[in-house]
Amino acid sequence: MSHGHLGHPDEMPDITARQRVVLKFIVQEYVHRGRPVGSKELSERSTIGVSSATIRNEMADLEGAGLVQALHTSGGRIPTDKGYRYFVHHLLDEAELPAVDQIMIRHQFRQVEVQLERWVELAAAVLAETAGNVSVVTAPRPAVPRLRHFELIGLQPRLALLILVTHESLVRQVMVHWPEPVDQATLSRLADAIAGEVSGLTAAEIAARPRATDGTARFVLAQVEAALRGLETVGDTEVRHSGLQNMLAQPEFGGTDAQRLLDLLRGGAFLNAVLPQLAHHADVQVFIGDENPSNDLHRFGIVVSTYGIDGEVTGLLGVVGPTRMAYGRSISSVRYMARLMSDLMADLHSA
Amino acid sequence: MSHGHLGHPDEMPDITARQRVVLKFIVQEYVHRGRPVGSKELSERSTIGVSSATIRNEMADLEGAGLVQALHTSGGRIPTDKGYRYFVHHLLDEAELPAVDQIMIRHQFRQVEVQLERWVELAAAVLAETAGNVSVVTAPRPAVPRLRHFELIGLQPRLALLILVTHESLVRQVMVHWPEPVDQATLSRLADAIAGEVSGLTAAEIAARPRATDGTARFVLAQVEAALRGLETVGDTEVRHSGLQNMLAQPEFGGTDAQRLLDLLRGGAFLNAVLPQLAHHADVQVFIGDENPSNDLHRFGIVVSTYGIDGEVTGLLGVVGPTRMAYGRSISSVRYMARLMSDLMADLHSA
DNA sequence: ATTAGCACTCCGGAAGCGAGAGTGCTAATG
DNA sequence: CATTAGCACTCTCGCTTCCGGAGTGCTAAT
Repeated sequence: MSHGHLGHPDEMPDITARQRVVLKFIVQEYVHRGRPVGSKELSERSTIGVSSATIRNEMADLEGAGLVQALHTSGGRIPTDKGYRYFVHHLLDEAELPAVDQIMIRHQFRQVEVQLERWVELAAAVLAETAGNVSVVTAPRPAVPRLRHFELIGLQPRLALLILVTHESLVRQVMVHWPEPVDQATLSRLADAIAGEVSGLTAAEIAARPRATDGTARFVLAQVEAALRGLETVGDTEVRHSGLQNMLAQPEFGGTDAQRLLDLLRGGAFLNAVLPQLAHHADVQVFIGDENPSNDLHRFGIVVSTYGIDGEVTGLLGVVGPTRMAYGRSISSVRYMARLMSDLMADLHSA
Repeated sequence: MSHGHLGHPDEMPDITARQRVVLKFIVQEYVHRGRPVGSKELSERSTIGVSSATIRNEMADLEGAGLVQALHTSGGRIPTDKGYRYFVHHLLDEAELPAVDQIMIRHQFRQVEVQLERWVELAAAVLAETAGNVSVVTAPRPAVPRLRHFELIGLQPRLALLILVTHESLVRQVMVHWPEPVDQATLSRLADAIAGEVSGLTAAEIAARPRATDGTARFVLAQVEAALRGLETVGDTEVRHSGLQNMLAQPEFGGTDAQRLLDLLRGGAFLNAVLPQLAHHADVQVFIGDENPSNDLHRFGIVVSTYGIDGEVTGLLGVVGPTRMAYGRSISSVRYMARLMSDLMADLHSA
């Protein structure tokens, strides 16, 4: 039952089997109903079969171990961050995402199968839906993009569209302003002439090539290189999110918390906070409350995974919610979506 | 001072010059501070120079005309929807967007000038910022897209990327599954062979052409036509929004209203509600409270405009906020952004 | 080890209260 | 006749007070 991959490796306090049952019930019940769990409720609604007084003793122990806390003298117990952590590590019944959901999701992806640009958007929407939280997805990004193909399309005498396709099937378009007027025929000829030479190269390799003699060709190459390099820089990785409604619906997230999260997502601060934490892990990772790197995320729970093809293309995908969130369901969803997206990328890439 | 273009053409009640001053003050003050305006406050803080008792009489008249209302016996007055409408029609000092903002915006656009895909995103962000509300922008959509260029790039033996560029410089990429394996050389040859023939045509025109004899060519054409037709359908116009933080920050929009708006924006319901209203107007339009088509929008104010090139490419762009919003600033922002986006499109298109 | 019983604490909603703000009306004023 | 000072009235809002309910820890009995 121990899953070393889901997060912090800290050793957890030893507690008895019955205490584990109590903790598990508290977490599940609190996540579900949103209010603290009392000893009487637990005794009656669970199958534990001991009286509330016994539960109270167990709860006191759990509180001593720092796994639950009482907000007020008579308010029942809620899990601490550590309690959630213990739950995720040792108590979670890891189920696959229900087959119904899997089928539904695959069906939706089949609808937009031919539209690459929509995958990320759909992934975010689906993830938000199945996990019931705010989802966060970045577009797949090649580690070192290699040029597969490029094309020049004249828009105006001195303006053209440069479209490039990488080996990873990512398409990028930039506008190019020419120093002097160039017609479409010349553009096509240029593209054809150069394309073969630089196909399969990275930005760095293009830059390192012996210079082309022709001035225009050199200019084109410089543009291609710049565009390709643009794909390398993390700077423009945009975070797609979805499902904010889910979050606003949570009682504890009325106003300011939702705002704070939005601000984090917008400026890229979210990525910068989360990315460094998960470089080397392949599976789903969970950050709970104050385990989170950034102070601004202390009231949140995060479940993330990377997806893509080892060492070549990677994207990030996860859900964010209040600390009190359904980690089980989120983990299943994230894991499934990561696998699905990876498969999709692989199909594209394997050629 | 009368602006027929800003919305409903209904005749407005006749009120005295001083009542207009009072109404104007009430609207501005209420929009700014968010709480009802009393007679004493108005008498003291404005330059009107009459006593509170006089104001009270004027207010009573305004209430009789349905332009303001008192929430409670002693709560001061707030504008009614009709009051806002009168304000927007007759009382608004229409200023251009401040030069500082204009410069700042142009500067930001210059940063992403070469990246077409980012224009819409940036427009949404900027609009949310300058108007201080939720912004809503759709990507430009050609009325009848004409093919300018297309390209086939093999990803795998039986899988290729079809990239097409319309006359309006919109780029679309779809994946194409071949019935049988095709190599890149064949693809390029096919594309070259067909491109010239169908360049400049609409989907309908392509469909109407005499059939090509070659089976593969026919298949390619069918794909091109389908992709082009995909651009025609309104279905996939996605609404880009931004600035939800601004809205959450408003006291009256804590939870459910923001949720409702998000739901509207997500499903395309927003577009369906707003679009039919503004087909024939060129300038900015304003919908206030219950003037809005959809019931779900009754608590909102909407300022929208279309942008693009007459009859060829159009997009929509606007801001949504609580009924109590700064219409003046929103109108300036929307008008300016619509013009800017139109100019950008024109630059692309004029060739 | 478990549990019934009990005194204790604290939250949360209801009720009560007073200050403050704003109103409409009336009578006085220029 | 328009304006204004004065006044009695009303209503909100924030504050306190006051239980009922729920949950706890402790103790003594089983």
